[in-house]
Amino acid sequence: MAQRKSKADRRLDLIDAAHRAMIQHGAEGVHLNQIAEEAGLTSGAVLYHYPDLRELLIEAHHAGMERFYERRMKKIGGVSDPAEKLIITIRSGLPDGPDDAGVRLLCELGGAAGRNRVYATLLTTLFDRQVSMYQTVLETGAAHGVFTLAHDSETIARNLVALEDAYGYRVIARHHSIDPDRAVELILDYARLATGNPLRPADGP
Amino acid sequence: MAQRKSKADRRLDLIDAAHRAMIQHGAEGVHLNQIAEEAGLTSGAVLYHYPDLRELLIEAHHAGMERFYERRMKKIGGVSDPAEKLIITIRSGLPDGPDDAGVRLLCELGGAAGRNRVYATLLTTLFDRQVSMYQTVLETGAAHGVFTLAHDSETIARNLVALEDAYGYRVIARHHSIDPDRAVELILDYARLATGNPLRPADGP
DNA sequence: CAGCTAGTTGAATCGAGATTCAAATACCGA
DNA sequence: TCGGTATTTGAATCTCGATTCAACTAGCTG
Repeated sequence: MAQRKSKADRRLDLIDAAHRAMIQHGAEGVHLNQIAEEAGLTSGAVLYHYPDLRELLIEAHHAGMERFYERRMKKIGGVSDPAEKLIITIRSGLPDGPDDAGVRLLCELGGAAGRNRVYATLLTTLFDRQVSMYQTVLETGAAHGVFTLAHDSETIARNLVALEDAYGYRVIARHHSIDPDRAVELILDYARLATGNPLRPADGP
Repeated sequence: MAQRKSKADRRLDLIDAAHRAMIQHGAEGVHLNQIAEEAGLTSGAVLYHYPDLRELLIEAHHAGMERFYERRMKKIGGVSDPAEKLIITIRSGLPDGPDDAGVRLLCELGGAAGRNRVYATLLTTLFDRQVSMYQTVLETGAAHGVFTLAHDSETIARNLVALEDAYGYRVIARHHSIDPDRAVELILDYARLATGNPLRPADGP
């Protein structure tokens, strides 16, 4: 028998298991047994904690987005130079590679959002939060005089998030000539025009 | 009994039915019976024409992409002024609204492409074709001296297609403040920087 | 108009996955 | 150590969609 765990702990495990299962089998094509197997449990145990599977899936998506967003905030947290910060922000929004679990899950949702209000809201909220994040970076840079914004910060921020999203899909689909580094360069080409800053990656200390 | 049709005609019907069914129930969550119902047939008849359901789904996606691309080419075909052509090209890449069937289907594939090589190839190919399309517009404008390209045409074209893609997803997810018109404006803001052209929509005759 | 063929139906069967639940068991507190 | 309880199992059952196929029929052909 699988190790017994407290309700709270097990629910966290299950969210993680659902995450993995959805990446393998699709956000909508995933089966209860697949989630149970990922968690090292039987289907009955999963139902014990989540009588309604949909609730688990939504929580898994929600947790995945929080994780994605928190990780980005953490990566850019320590950086003070606006140009460097913008570059790091861009990089942190792209998948590491075609198998990046966090981004894979986000991509799963794009289509479902057209049919499912909850998923649509989750994705829209994430988009808007990322836009705000970029706006902060852009306006700080403008206040310091290192960015000369070609448009209002919201417009630029939206376009940056949009580019990230789209190139994320390309990387996940294994585009032969768009890997994460290439994607960063493409987005930076826009960012340079929009900020008037050359945005050269700093060579380490 | 449903009207009898030739093999070829019926297959076209079924591709259309699969298209509609996938939009309602998801590219991967769709069921044989749902496709049969959309086509006004029974499941047996569908299997008669497509013993392997996957083949039908792939053909439906393929046809949807062809249609999407052909429609764009047709819309921009008659326009000769490069600036106007670019604006129309951008507009033609976005959904009419959240219920646009063509784009809905494309969005369904994004997630699946991470797991399915065939879908990944279809999407990648479409992306590259759209990039070529934009490159032609951009280079023609540059040759006429009305565009001053800030980067090579491939970079700009890729970014334009990426922006379209991403805002397509936003529209489909019913973002409260990004409708098709707003999306066009956002993309145009980038296009102006990249081409050095004010890109003002011509007021019709 | 008779016969043939291809397309379609509908009922039967099959199988996979969801759901239920009594029994088993690990862990906790007394 | 000994209940008591929360968690997990595993088998039984239920449900639904896929698959098969013999019978049926529309439309063509001679």
